[in-house]
Amino acid sequence: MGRREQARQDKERRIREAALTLFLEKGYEQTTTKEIAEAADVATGTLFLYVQDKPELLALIFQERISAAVDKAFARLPGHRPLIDQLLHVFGALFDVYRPMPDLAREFVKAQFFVRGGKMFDESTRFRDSFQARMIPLFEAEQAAGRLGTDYPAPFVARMAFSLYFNALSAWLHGAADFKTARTSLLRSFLEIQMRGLAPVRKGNPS
Amino acid sequence: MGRREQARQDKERRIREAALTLFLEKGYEQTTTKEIAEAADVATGTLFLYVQDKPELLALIFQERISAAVDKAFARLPGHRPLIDQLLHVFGALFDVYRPMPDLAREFVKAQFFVRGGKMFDESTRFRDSFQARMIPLFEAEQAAGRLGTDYPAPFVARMAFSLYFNALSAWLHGAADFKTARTSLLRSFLEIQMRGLAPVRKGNPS
DNA sequence: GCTATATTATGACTATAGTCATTATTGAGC
DNA sequence: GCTCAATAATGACTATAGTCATAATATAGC
Repeated sequence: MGRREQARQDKERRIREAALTLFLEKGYEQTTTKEIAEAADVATGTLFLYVQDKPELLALIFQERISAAVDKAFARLPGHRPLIDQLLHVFGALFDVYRPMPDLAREFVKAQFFVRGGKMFDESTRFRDSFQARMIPLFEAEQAAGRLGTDYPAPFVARMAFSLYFNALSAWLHGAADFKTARTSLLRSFLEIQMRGLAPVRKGNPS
Repeated sequence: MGRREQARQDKERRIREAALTLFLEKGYEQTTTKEIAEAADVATGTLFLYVQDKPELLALIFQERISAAVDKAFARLPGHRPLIDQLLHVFGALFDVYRPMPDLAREFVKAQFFVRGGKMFDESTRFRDSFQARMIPLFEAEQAAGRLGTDYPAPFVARMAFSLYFNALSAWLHGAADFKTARTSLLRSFLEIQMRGLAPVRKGNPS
């Protein structure tokens, strides 16, 4: 690795750390990009060589944590437990990433959810695709085992589950539910209803 | 009504119309608040006496359409049809408000979904409360008729249904589904699964 | 109708995200 | 180790959302 690449990585780290520190200290809106640049010891313009805009600083902070959390969650998946517990295990890992910084998390989720185009969109899409690719087999296995109906394809079921997770998360981020309620009872209820609604039709039960 | 109030209403209308025209013509981001102020024939500062910030111009545009659509939808509710058709009727009316202006709708939904405090938050909250208040009786009636289980309270069921609507709407606004697919099949599938998951436990069927 | 007070309108101004022409640094080829 | 092309850094600058002290206007009391 040449000096170029080394310097680049070092600058990115400094920017990421400066952004996180200042965001936590003063809040996202109250922190200016100039302050971050100064704290990271780079010029204003340099900051925008590393991120396209301010929201992308949030991506810089969250993306690696989320990736790591998801990898770990799937590595430690309780495969012997019922599907719903596996789902709660994975989605719960995402909740735990956001838990220590709810205000930043809200800004991040907002930015992520509505991005259109740009680097952030690509990363977001890539993450979602890879996440779905790991979720789908869980549902397929459940279908194969006859514990889940086959009226709806596994990818559809996975997307709906993610939607329910997103709604539970949003309830917390909005203050409509506290963390524990959203992460456990709300999310669990949503998924229980979904799983029950997708249960296979009983043998000998018409239609 | 004195000259004050008359002038106020007239200015608000001019601002609303100017904002809509320009947003549709050039897009939300590409339209500056100064352009809107000029088109509405008021000073820059005046604009911000009528709205707190740029996103609130979207609220000005959508809120009355949404209110009217919801009132009409409930007035013409097909009460004799199955619950799911009633739900599709109401949520479909919301879809139809957004249909003619998907780009603006996306901006509006983004702004609404994540507001914290301010006039827009209050209006948004008030709308949601009144909307929920009209939805809840539909579910209560269904429970009373024994067609819906009582494990989960009606307000919870209503909130989950709204979440599912929101996800179907988002799928369209993101381009993950076209309008018709989102409004009919996606939304219907979501609600069907939910209703099936909430079906009452059959008599003589343990637990 | 006149004055005093409250309300509303104004636009120059401020704050800040993001740009871009200029300058500095790196590394490859010799 | 020198030259030069490619890449990266810089910070003055631009664009625009939103503010606020000042000016204009409406209403109430007399």
